[in-house]
Amino acid sequence: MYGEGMVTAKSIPLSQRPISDAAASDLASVFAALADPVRLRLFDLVRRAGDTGVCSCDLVEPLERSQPTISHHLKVLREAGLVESRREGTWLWYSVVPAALNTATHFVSR
Amino acid sequence: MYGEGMVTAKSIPLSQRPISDAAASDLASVFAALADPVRLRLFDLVRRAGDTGVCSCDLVEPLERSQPTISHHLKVLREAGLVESRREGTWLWYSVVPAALNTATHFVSR
DNA sequence: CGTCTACTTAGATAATTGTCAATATATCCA
DNA sequence: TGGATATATTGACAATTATCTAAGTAGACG
Repeated sequence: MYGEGMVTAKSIPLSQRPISDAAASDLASVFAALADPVRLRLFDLVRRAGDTGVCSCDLVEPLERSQPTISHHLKVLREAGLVESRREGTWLWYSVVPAALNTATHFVSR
Repeated sequence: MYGEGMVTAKSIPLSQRPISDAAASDLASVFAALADPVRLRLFDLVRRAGDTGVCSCDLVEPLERSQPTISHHLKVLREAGLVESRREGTWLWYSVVPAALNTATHFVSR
């Protein structure tokens, strides 16, 4: 049973404090944005396009999803702070937000 | 409309091939394992415990979830290849699988 | 103003997921 | 063998999500 005063293995010294709940939620939302195969490939394509960015009209065909589905995934990536868009006439050009993956990189690299 | 033969911005040169569907699914499953705040903190605690590892009995209280919930999340982390466990009597000690985050690290670090 | 094109929003649906209480399994020890 | 403790599984439920079609908005241009 897991009650008060139970004996446990007490295996963690915790000289350093563990990650906070808030920090964990922030980081988890970044990972969640990358946790879908379509969205991961989407982000990969946008990143490959560099500073110029890529028109979202060129992202529909390679990912074999409907245009609204791509639009939805781009919105998720945008709201996660991973990509940004600028308008060029009727087109939207997407590019990676620099340093968007900084905390994620820091976490996975110890 | 998005039909055949449409004119697009053709913004990606694709001298390098984009990530494959299979690779994206593999990577996405790793990110999915880290996409939950509780699981992220869980992984963080396990990793802090180093080679010795941590008894799962010590993971229930700090995460404020029921024992079955922690058990479930540990299973997800295990099946994602991020952690492993060894039995010590009635206890299970969890530790991080070395190099489990290698591909994820490579992806987020460009 | 209309019309074309690029994109977004709405609504629906099937599938997945995080959580818990209850129950089951496993290991140790007297 | 039987009781105590640690962990896993089951079953249920609410919430989220990935996807589509259909319809809406917005900019360019004649």
